[in-house]
Amino acid sequence: MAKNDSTQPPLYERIYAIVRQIPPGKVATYGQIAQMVGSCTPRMVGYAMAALKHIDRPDVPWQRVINRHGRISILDPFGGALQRQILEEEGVFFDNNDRIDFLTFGWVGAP
DNA sequence: AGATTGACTGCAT
DNA sequence: CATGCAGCCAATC
Repeated sequence: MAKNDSTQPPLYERIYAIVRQIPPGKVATYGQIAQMVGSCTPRMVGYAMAALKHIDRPDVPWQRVINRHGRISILDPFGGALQRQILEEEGVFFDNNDRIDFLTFGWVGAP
């Protein structure tokens, strides 16, 4: 029997699970994900994304996560430019203000 | 064991 | 519409 590790699935791991469920061509906000995870604040989602740099997890489409303004929130300019490029490859459209239209690309929860 | 870091949001001005 | 302030919590060094 396996002893269950004292370490339960880290909260970040749970957040990544939600992000991983975002279909291509769609985007979700930190608040949206936080609400899906449950007892979690949007801040935690952002922190979890930043932690991705520490754990290297290509399975997490962090690029599909943006802030409530429909804009990229990544601090790192290189990461932000990269995210925008990837999203465009996904088929997401940025307006002249570099903003995404949630009415068109906003992820409507899990299917 | 403690200090530091960090990709948000809502409300008020 | 832009800016500033406060609240939030976990992981990493």
